[in-house]
Amino acid sequence: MSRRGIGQRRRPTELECCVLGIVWEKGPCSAYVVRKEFLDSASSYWSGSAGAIYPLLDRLADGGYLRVEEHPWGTRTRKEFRVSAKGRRALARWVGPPLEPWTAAPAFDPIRTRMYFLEVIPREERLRFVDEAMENLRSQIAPLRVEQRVLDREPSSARALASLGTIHELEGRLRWLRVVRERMKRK
Amino acid sequence: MSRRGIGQRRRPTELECCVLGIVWEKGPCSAYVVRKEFLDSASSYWSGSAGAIYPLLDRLADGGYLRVEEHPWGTRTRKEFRVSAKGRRALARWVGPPLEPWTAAPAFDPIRTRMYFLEVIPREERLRFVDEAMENLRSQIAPLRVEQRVLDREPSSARALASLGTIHELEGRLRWLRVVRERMKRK
DNA sequence: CCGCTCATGTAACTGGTTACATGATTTA
DNA sequence: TAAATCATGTAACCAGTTACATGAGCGG
Repeated sequence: MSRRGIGQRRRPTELECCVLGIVWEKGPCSAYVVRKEFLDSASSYWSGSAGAIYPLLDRLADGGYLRVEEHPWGTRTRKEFRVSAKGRRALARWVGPPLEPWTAAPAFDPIRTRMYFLEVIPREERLRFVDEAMENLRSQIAPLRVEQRVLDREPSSARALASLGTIHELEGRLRWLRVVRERMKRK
Repeated sequence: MSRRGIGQRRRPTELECCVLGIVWEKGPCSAYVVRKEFLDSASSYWSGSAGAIYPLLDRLADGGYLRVEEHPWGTRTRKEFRVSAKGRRALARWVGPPLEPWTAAPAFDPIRTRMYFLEVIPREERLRFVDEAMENLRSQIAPLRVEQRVLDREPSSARALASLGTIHELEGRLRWLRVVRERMKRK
């Protein structure tokens, strides 16, 4: 049995709202479809593990944010979820505005985190660190650019606009590392 | 009593390495000093809660990554931590290279996450969403720029180079939103 | 001496991961 | 029909947060 919904207990988490959004976007869909969305995504922030998604969808359903339709499937049942009116309202409230200020705070960047302590490694290796980071970023960006060209052709603009953000983020980091490289060589 | 160290059990987490780095940088210091570093930081990824930091330092000490010096202080004791040789090696290994590829993956950006589902809110509000996001980003950047000017004057370059990354990240997001704004108006 | 801030912790909780188990469906 | 993959779940664990408790030091 699943736990009680998220109802009065607390406000929904980022992941819960994000899942709500995916169900809203993908139309009626199963937990597996939601999971795949995370597994396919370039970001590694949420793993999209079954242990997170399956209970989460039940929780959203218990809270009245999703309606469930159960289809028999062999000895099991498949659940199809769709966003309820309440869910849609919650989703719209989450997307805002007003946008909470913390959403504009610097994110977690593991390359930057390491950069703070770059002086623990010998001077010769520091340039290599930067070059490797830039190389990794470039190999991340390349496939995203390809995908972006496809998205830009489609009518669904929000999706395209959002995913453009990942490219700009990585380009920002690349731009930063070019400055770093320059400054390191100058010294 | 504190739990066993992180020794053979598993590789240290990002937070553990980051704390290790802070202790290495700040010289011998107490848990409180480490905490303040997180509390003062612009990023909101780690809260620097006492419940995270105090046990974590004990864990690092138990694992042999830190050496502890206990100073009597009234009825209590103050602990001063410093990085051991083992800790320094672990830190250098973490900073790399080689840099694991996932470190170059897109990070978690709450503005971008919301952007994916922007179409749930009415058309008129969408531009407001973007403007508000840009405004929030600008108020984040301003104080960072001031701080950066101070850091750039100091000799400690790694710190300055790293914190420059936060500015570039936020500028990247701003650049992205300008494109978004343009595209939204064109339609 | 009172109240405020500095400082050190702990206990309970929780959201999400890892690892596993198993049924259904497709493919070789 | 065997192997691989698609799909649905659960149980145990765990890193980090929230909320609380309390001692030390200092300014009025």
